[in-house]
Amino acid sequence: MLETVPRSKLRDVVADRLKAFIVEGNLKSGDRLPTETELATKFGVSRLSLREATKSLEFLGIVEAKPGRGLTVGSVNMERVTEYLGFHPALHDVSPEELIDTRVLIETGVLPHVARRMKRDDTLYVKLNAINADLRHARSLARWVELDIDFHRELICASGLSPLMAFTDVLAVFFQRFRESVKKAEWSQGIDSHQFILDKLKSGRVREADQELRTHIESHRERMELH
Amino acid sequence: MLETVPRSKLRDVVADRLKAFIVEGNLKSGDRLPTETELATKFGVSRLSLREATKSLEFLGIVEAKPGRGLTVGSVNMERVTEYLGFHPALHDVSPEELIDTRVLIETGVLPHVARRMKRDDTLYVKLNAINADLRHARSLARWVELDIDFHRELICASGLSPLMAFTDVLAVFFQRFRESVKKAEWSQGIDSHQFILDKLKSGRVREADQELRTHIESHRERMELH
DNA sequence: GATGCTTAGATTATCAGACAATCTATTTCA
DNA sequence: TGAAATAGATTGTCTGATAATCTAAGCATC
Repeated sequence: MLETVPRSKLRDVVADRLKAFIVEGNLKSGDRLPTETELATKFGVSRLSLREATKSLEFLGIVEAKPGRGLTVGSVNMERVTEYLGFHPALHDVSPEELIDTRVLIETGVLPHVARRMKRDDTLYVKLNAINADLRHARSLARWVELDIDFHRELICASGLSPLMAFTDVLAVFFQRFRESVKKAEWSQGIDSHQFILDKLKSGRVREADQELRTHIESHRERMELH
Repeated sequence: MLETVPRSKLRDVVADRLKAFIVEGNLKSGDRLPTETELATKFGVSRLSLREATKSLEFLGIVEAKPGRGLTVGSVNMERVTEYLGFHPALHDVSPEELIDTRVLIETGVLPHVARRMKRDDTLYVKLNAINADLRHARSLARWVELDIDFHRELICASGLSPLMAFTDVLAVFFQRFRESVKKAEWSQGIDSHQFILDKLKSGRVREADQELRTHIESHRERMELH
């Protein structure tokens, strides 16, 4: 009984093929694509069906279309994605445990790289330190969460591993869910934790930084239990 | 000069209004929406324009459409989002070193979780083992690469950390970039490496599996030097 | 020769109407 | 009563056409 049989909708197939076309052609942002009519005949579908595929991709920012100019390759519009993902209550599909484990994995994994780059580039420490300083003066909860996300994002950026940057945006969406579990009482504790991690990294004590960061993130786990 | 002036495209407006319709009506997953014709007249656009909006939202899983049944509110399709995350600007022009470092970080970071889940779920080992078995009988280089990607993808999936699924696209980029460095000569070596990692994971020896996987991935680094 | 304007072509944006495919609900028959 | 056939509703896809918009070539002017 294949009730949930994936009735291969035409536009999904076309979207896949178009995506493959971009990847295989190694096309970069701004590169021109064939016209709608050409792509339609190439894929063997009507222009309308092709449009439904391109419009879906355009909604994500993956392709851009302008009259008179044609289709060009774009890049994922994260604002658009988070806007439509954030409003939806169904975001709770991913368990808090998964989110925490993922954060621990990525952020602790990044530490050795950060420490290594800190030795040659002082600005990394300065930048992270500045965010933590701002954190001390945050008045509202919203501002605090914003800066907290910034800190962890910059920590990942400091590793120099740009592929991980793609994750930070998606993770940021998930982090919003922990907003509720952040109490004013824990502000100072979190700031001290950040500072401890920074200073240990600067002096090359990766293991101690790792231990602290792990505790810092997993502290959310207990708070989630209460709900 | 506003070249990037946001010419309010019709479907974006419609998508916004549809989103507002869902929010204001406090509609939940599975709730029915008006038909395409009704929504089209309600918003004062043609059915086709409305479709372009709904299809965009459907691409993200926010609405679902079935012939004969109509439109319903869906749940966000996270896989779809992460699947197309490969087009994130951060993934453009990454150096081979970064790709290797990122792979090592993610894949070794995943190992403890995989080992833990393997204890309770035998199918994980079976599935990975089956892929590796297929790998032995791969005739063409293309087929070999495909299965190799499958293996590493399933390794990540076996961790149960769904946010990391986005990484599969990074894998695709990696193998695309390193296609040249994969020679038939290394086939058997890679298969043995996979098998070693699997067996160590099954017996809970995470550290040994970690060491082997690290070497396995970083072997590409030396080969790149030659070019 | 260089510069600015005009025009023609190309391409997407939007529309209208039609038929096919598929699901739901009713009706019909045993 | 229960199952099968039927009718209606709804989305999926197609064809064709017109409007809006951009690009580039051509032209005139200086």
